[in-house]
This record gives sequence, structure tokens and C-alpha cells, in this order.
Amino acid sequence: MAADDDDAFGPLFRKLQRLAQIDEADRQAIRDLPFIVRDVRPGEYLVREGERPTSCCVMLAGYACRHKTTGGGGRQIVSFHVPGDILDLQHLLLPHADHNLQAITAGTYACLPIADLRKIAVERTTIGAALWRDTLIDASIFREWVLNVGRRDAKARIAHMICEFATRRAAAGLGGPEQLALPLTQEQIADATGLTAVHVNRMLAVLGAEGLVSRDRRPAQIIDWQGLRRAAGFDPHYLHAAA
Amino acid sequence: MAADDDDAFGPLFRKLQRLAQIDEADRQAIRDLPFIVRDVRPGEYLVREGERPTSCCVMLAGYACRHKTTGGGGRQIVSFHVPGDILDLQHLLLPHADHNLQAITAGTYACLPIADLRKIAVERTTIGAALWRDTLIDASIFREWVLNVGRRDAKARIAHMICEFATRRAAAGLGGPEQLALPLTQEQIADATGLTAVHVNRMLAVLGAEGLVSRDRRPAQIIDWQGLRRAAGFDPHYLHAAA
DNA sequence: CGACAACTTGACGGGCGTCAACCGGAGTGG
DNA sequence: CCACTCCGGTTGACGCCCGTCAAGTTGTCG
Repeated sequence: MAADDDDAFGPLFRKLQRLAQIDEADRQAIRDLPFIVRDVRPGEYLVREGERPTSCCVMLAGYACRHKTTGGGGRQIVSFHVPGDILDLQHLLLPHADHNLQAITAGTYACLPIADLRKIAVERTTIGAALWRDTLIDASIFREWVLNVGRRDAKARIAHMICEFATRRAAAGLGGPEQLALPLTQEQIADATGLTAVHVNRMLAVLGAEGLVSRDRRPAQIIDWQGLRRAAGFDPHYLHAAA
Repeated sequence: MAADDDDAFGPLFRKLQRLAQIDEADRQAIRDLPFIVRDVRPGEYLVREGERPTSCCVMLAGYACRHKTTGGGGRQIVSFHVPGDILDLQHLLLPHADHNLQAITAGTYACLPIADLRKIAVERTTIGAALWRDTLIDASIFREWVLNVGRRDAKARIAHMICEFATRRAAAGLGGPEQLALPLTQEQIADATGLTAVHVNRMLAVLGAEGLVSRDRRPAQIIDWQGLRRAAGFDPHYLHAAA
């Protein structure tokens, strides 16, 4: 209950608050869990496909992604994550990891034992509802990604990905879309959109020429948020106002 | 508790059994819920994007899909469903539908009130775990679809979709892959894979020429299951042995 | 027999992948 | 301080996979 703990779990509590009406007792129950805080370097793996994780990672700072690969070596990022996100909630009930979890930037994570988390989800129904709701929103975002990768052209696809990233980052309290410095390489954008880095570069040039994003200084920034939304056909209802 | 009810819920109970160790009391609790059984015609909508459903549909017979559309009119199927599947579990905790639910073939559905289902999920923890686990597997399947649509070429993409469909149908107890009569039009396959119907036709011709699927009689059938798996790079671990 | 939906086939074009070269900034070691 | 390396970004040439358009075939149902 020390102020330090509270600060550390701040991003998580803010997120749980958006998901359900958790109260002080719920927060305390989470603080009382045995956990370790871990710093990671850019590119470090938190979980690899096929492993049986025993703890569940909560992002406290930094950015991360989940990705899968085909037999042929194709790599596909399936989601990005911002502070407050619970990264592998699926391991509460699914023993084997079906994808990789990798840090994009340096960051810090709280690792909570899965068994304890499962217990608390049952005993404290509000926390259980928040976590379940989070997995449902997760699934909704994946559905939107299937649509994005399957049915939008390269320009709209990239714009949509950026819009979602900016929106989720804003929801995490890290500042509005206009002040986002996109912490992604063009190759990472390519892996998330099912394109190649070369073509991402070309499309970013187009988005830049249209005055939607800046390309002079790196990392890229959003200049015209409404214009980018229009270019993407971005409608945030699929985020269910809580991601 | 009549034998009729039991028969009707058979596909659901079989699925819940795979998800968690539900017992007779759990089954009885579900039978005791107020529900209605509904027959639908091919193409009929069960839920439309933006609605606030008050009941949750369980498939008892037939096939269905979920799909979304872009502003520009592009349509993307994000999942297929077989008997036993719970179609809109997300509405337990997310009020607004973020996608459409549509019957592919004629079928029958049990509609359970969402409020009752939510209650039973909390009171009977085994049922709650089964339902939560189901949503987690759902999410895993979406992730695989992102990979499929984003990183596989047309032939492998179609083959992979067929492999998943056959596997899930087999898990539902409807017969092995070799005796699947694919109940999908080429346009539906196209909408699920992010391709066009014309190109799906070309790729099915290739898969036929390679002796993997039959094209002489319709609907299409799998001839060489192992070969199709190889062409798809299909590894069912993402289904977590319960979908 | 006509209407209609689904499938089939061919011609053509474009969006995006591939290959390759080059640039620029950050880190590193002499 | 400068050379070297490395990673990420940038640009151009070229080609293929797949979309588009359009016509024709098949099967089904009234």
C-alpha cells in the first residue's frame, strides 16, 4: 500500500478502472500479490511461442508487440501494447503460448503469478469482470486487424494502424494523437500491416505529401489527426472505449 | 431436464466439456435457463453491427460466420462457426456489437438471456472458466487469421482456411476432414481470405490440379488431408485443442 | 423454359513485392 | 578526431500476384 506500489501499478489501475468499477479493496488485493518488476531492453522477448508461462506480464512503461510467424519465415505483428496493458492474459486458462511477446522499446513490466491472478479473478468478481472484458476487447481489436489487413489498401491500412496506436496511447493517458512520436520502425509497421518495409516507406511518403504525417523529423508524427482518420476510415467504436 | 433439452444442448455441452470439467449440476443449471430455440434461413442475420443484443446465440445446427465491413464497402469475414459454438459471448460484457453475425446455411440456435448467462458464469465458476477460456481461444484464432491474411499467399491462405474449418468441424463431432462437404461459396471464401471470388476460383483450380481437393462434384471436398495441411502450413496448436 | 446464383475462363492492368544501390545518423574503436 | 560499421530510411527499376472487367457455362428452382 506504499505510495511507490501505487505509482508503479498506476497505469494498470487506470486501465482496470476503465474496464470495471474496481474499488480500493480490489486495488489492495492486487498490490498484495507477490510480483516482481522487470526492466527489459528493446527487442527483448518476454514470452516465446510454445512456452508455458507461469507469470503474467503487465506493462508499466514502454511499448511492446505480439507476433507470429509462418513456416516460411513471414512475420506478422498481431497487436501493439501501451502501458497498463496486460500482455498475456490468455495464459490464465491456456497453458501454451501461441505467439511471441516482444518489447519494442525499453520498458518495465510487473510479472504476476498466473495462479494468483486466476484466484483473484474468481474471488473478486469485479476484477474478474475487468479482466474478462479486457480479453473481449482484445478479441475485438484482432477482428478489426483482420479487416484492416484483409480489405484495406496499403495507405489506409497504415493510416488505420497509426490511428489505433495513437488512440490507445491517448487512452493510457500518454498524450493526444497530435503529440505522438511513433516509436516504430518502418519494418515493424510493415510486419503489422502485412506489407513490406519498402512499400511502407512509399506510403508514408504519400501520407506526408498529403500533410497527414510529418516526415522531416523522425520519429514520425501526426500532423492532421482528422485527415488521418478520414484516410484510414478509422472508427474507434471497436475499441469499446476502454482499450 | 427432458431428454429433448439434453439432445438440443448436446453440441454445446460437448464443447463446454472440452473447455472445462463441467458436471451434471452445471449442465442442469444451463438447462434451467430461460431460452428460446430459433430456426434461421441461409443468409439471415442474427446480430448486426451497432446493435445492443440482449441474448446470446448458441449454435445447435448449421454454419454461421461473423463479418465486418470497411466504409468503402469491403466485406471481411472474421470467423466461421460450427454447432456448439457460442456466437456472441462478447456481449456478456460489451454492450454494442462491433460486427455482424450471419447464418451461412439453414440452422437452429438457442438464444440465452445475457443477464442470466452472466449470472451463471459468476455463480458456477467452472462454467465461467469454460466461457472465458472459449473467448481466449476465439482470440487466438483471430490472431492466426491476421497472420493468414497478412502473410500467406493466396493458395496457402485458402488451404489454411479450409484446414481450420475441417478441424473445428471434426472437433464438433461432425466427421473427419476427408468427409467434409465445404458449405461455402467461393465468394464467402474470398471474403474470409481477403481475396476476390475470381482469384479463389483460380486457386481452387490449382489445389484441385494438385490432387488436394476435389472440384468435379460440388460442394468441394478434401481429397488429400495431409497434402492440404502441408500446402497451408497448418499447425492446429493455435486452436488449443478445444475449438 | 426462363431466371438467377454460382462457377469458370480469358485478357488486361495495377498495386505491391523484390532487388539493389545509396544516404544519413548513432555508436564504436583506434 | 576520424574511420568504420550498422541499422534504418530512401529511391528507382522491374516484374509478378492478384484485382478488375467481361463473357460464357452450369445447375437449380420456379
